[in-house]
Amino acid sequence: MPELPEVEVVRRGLVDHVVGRRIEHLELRGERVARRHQPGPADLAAQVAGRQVAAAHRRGKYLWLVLTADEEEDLALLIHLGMSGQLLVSPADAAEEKHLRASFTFADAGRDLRFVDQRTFGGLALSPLPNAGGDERASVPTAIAHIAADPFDPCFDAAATVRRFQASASAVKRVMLDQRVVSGIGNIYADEALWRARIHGERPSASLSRASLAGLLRHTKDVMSAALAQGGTSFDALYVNVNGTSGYFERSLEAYGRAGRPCSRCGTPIRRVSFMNRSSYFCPRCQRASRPRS
DNA sequence: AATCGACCCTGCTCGC
DNA sequence: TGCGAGCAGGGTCGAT
Repeated sequence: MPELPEVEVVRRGLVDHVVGRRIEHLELRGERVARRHQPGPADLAAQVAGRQVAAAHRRGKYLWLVLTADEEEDLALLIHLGMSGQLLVSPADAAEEKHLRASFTFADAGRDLRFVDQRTFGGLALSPLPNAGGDERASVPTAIAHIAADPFDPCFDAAATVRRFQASASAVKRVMLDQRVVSGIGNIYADEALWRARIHGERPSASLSRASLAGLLRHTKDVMSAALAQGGTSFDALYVNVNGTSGYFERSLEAYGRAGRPCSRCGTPIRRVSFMNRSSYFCPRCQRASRPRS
């Protein structure tokens, strides 16, 4: 479920509730939650135990905890929430969630951190952190080196990203969702940004002007900023993330999930079409697939 | 090299 | 009431 704004809310929750604590034990349920960690779940749990959580970072939809230990290299514990992952901060005696996949206890005997994930597309993995001691903000775990900067990253290069869009033979929405080009955008915010920019998602990316693409990227950042501002309001101290949804932002959506309801700009009913095995929502009047013929 | 569909899961809703 | 189809905001992999 979560896209960049929701993952950022989770990251902030980790900063508040987990950073600075020492992990005592990690219990993993099943193989699948650690499937991206090649040595397997037992190795992951063993390496994590006893380490201090020094920081919580994010790139796009990926989160990682920087784990430190005396005389050892820093290590990144990567967390991806997939479609349905949640991180919960729970009292140790709280009832076990139905889809609990991982549970951390801490040396301070405070509240536990739990990873709950119904659809199991999420998971945990360990990854080295390159150039430790260098610029920490630029240090991204090697396992996600292929993930591009997101629009909030100081490293994000809008002009270079526009060039990538212009060089692609694919539909512009497909490029927006390609995490190697720009990260953090998912189906909801892609549709919302396209609506704001009045661009049809199936238009060839390369057919759009540099100015249109730059505008689209600005809209993408703007809509995610607005969602983040509202997602923060739904924060509950008991949870690192409340429910994986966009908090109160759902009521602000202009296109996504609004099939048949009037476009707030022109009144034309929003259309839903199938695209990339998903759904796309758009205004057929404001967002033309091709220039109307005269 | 770039592109695109298949696939990985569980649970809910809808129509028959 | 039961049952299958379709759908859900993720990423990766293999075939072209």
